[in-house]
Amino acid sequence: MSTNDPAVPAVDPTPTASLDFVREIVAADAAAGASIVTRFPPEPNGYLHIGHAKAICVDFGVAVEYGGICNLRFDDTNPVKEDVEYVDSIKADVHWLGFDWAGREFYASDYYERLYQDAEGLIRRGKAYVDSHSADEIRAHRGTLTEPGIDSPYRTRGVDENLDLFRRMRAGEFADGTHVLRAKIDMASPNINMRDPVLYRIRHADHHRTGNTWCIYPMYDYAHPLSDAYEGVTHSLCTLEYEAHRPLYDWVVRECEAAHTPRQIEFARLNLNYTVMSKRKLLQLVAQQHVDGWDDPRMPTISGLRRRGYTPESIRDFCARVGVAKKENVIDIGLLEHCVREDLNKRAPRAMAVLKPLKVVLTNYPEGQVETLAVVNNPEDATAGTRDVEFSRELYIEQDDFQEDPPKKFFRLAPGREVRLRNAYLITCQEVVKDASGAIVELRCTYDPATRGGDAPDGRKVKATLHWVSAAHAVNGEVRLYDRLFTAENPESAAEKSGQTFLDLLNPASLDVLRGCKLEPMLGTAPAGTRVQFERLGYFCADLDTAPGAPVFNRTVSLKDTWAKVAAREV
RNA sequence: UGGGACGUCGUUCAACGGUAGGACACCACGCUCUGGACGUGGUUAUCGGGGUUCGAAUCCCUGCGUCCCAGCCA
Repeated sequence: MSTNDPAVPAVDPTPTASLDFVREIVAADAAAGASIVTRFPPEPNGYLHIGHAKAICVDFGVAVEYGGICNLRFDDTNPVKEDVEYVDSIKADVHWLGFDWAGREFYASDYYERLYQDAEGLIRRGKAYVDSHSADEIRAHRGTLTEPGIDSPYRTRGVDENLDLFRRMRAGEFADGTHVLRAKIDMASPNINMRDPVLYRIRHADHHRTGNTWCIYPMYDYAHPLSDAYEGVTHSLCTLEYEAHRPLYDWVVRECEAAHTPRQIEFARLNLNYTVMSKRKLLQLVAQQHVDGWDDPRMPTISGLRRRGYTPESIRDFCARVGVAKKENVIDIGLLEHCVREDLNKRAPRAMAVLKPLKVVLTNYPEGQVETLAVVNNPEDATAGTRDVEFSRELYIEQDDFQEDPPKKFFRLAPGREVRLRNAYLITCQEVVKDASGAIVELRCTYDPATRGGDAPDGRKVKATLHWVSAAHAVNGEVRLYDRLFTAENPESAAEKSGQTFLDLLNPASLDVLRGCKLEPMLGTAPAGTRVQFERLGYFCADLDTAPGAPVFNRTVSLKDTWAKVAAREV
């Protein structure tokens, strides 16, 4: 069986026929002789999600396709929000996805001293000043979208005073919020990001890597372009919301007289329907226990998808299919599901599992007899071989596979009707046994001994094939069925329109735990991470909670279900 | 309202002045010991209005719509 180990499949280094706009740029630069350096720059303040997977595939993918390298750089410039737990999870997730940063693991915090020195350089050249306004005062002076800002009275401080103040900021002489270092650009710029943006702020806080050696921390807009420059990044790929920051990015690189000039290129982030993607909201789901942790299989996090049973290959395929462009997009979750199905169809061995058992007694089958049937492990993979499955007089089938009064398009078992038990025999339902309340508790059927293996020698056909499991041999297990986490395609906007919060739109049926499921014996000892197709039901993955003899499986995704569609239409 | 960006099938990505194409979804049919997979066929799109051109999704003008920016977050 295939498992969840981080075995890393090779990434296809061949670019696709028609290049996206980012690759067009990179290809042209590479053709002109540039050696390509990109970077994936997460802030360690949360777990990675499927949106990051797209960024990772682009950042690392572009690098490998053009013979370059991609750095993993943690943008850890805000100590109050960041934590090592997150850096560890991020590294694990990137690696699991199949990418390797070859030891090029960097941190913005590695550059604190250098960044500081460059800031002093800015001050010396009259390009930055210490502003002693409060945050409120700075905001009040910034102007609005339509009105220009007003110069701070501290804007004209001399170089020596600025240098002295900045050094004392570093030395810890001032309380949080009393001073900031600002770039001296243009308070009247129509681009608000250029109205003397803050470069450094005072934060007497421990940093997860530098401890208490610093009490001033650089802002993203200052640290990011310089980190790129220091690392020799050629193409700094990021999402659309940074487009308006690009003039500032370029300003910082230029005014700090960096030895290398990286280029920022923005593309549209990935959005998925029926979920939320912002780190803040995901954190909220975890903190308020609406889900069972960052790796809850309903979460769009990489760790959640992994626990759910998604393969790294399917996620990479998904990212390749959604493409790279500048248009805002919302991808249908169905595409992600299609990608796992396609991958798992070829790779996942089959097994039989009955989720909602209905007992079947074969009245003409000898009591105490057990037959061993050879069953194909994966019809899509000839190398997968066969396994032995026990068959006996008492079996379980799926409750959904029987109807006493079947509608016209229902092909499965019904009174008097003959169907095939997968890989076993043709059986005919003779009698329905009910309890006092009228509920169906057992079916009494006959089997045709001449149909062993599932084929009728007289060539007669049946319209349905059911999965089953031998009652005496089955192992009891728990199966967790997942559905979309939210009931609205776009939980944020739907909540806004109806005056609710996104939490009000959580799908109450997103998790359905089934106990007393009857599983084929081999499933009782499958290690966590084992992926398998339960025939006719879907792809499942042994959960972290699984234990020998007490298996727990997560449904990764159901099989496409034409009958469900037909049945829904009839209603 | 200032600035920046974006508008192509239901969704998403292509077409780079020369037949609007792929994928997912959807519909029909075929095949099938998984109502799965697979195969075949099909429906549906260039935001509006002007212009340039033999020819415009593509270039120009104009209108409309959507998104982003007023953190000492990233």
